[in-house]
Amino acid sequence: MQKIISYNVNGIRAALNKGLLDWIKKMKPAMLCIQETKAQPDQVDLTPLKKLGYDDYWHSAEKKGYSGVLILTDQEPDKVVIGMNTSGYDSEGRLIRLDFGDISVLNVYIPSGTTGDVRQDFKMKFLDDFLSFLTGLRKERPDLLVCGDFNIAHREIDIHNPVSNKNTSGFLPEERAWIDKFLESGFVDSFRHMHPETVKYSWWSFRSNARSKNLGWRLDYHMLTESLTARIKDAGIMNEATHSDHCPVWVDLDI
DNA sequence: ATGGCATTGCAACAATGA
Repeated sequence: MQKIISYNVNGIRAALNKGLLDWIKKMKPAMLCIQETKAQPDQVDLTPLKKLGYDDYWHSAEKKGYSGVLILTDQEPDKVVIGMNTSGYDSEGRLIRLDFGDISVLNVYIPSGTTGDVRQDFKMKFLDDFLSFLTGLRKERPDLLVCGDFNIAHREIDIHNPVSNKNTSGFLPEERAWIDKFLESGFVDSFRHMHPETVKYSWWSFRSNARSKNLGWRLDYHMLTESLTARIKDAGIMNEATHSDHCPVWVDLDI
């Protein structure tokens, strides 16, 4: 049984100052897929985790303090692939792939579109190109776990206020339709598969005490190719962890 | 429609985020 956690930490240095290290030691994930490190590797001291047997694999953005993903793993991968190898995306530090046997784990931070039309267009293009990228990858690596911050709430059950947010980036019809298309291409949303009716969120606005009122969105996912569905033991959302405006999401896999 | 709050870079507020 392998517990794999995905966590958008909103700045790993700030999260470490809020006790992220002790939390990792307590949770002991086999793998921790982090998004929004907002840091370069040389700005963070992970010695305590390395002493516990974790290796770290980074994809930082060129721009300091921006975006960035990181995987901590207690097992040595057979192969490491950084980025999508397509123009325009890899400078933003959004994707790491690690191969373990037949399974490839991809940690992705899908762009936000909340700052305006330019970035919303970029997000939609990223979504299309990412799905094409995955379709191509599956020809050689059919068994995938794609986890991370998708920056989209899929259905009405995944957001506290579906009506007032129907024109808000992150819950736009075309974004929700992309998740439909993504799933129809052969992926399973682990949390929703295990808990079809459960209302749980993974992100809350910092503003207006949204978290204490549980006014949230479910933006973070473990998507598995259907070939791995039977290996899902359970999946969940750890809304008690408060190092970030997101909370961790996890899946236990029989691998 | 607007603003609200937090992290980071860089040393003042600007950029970014959902």
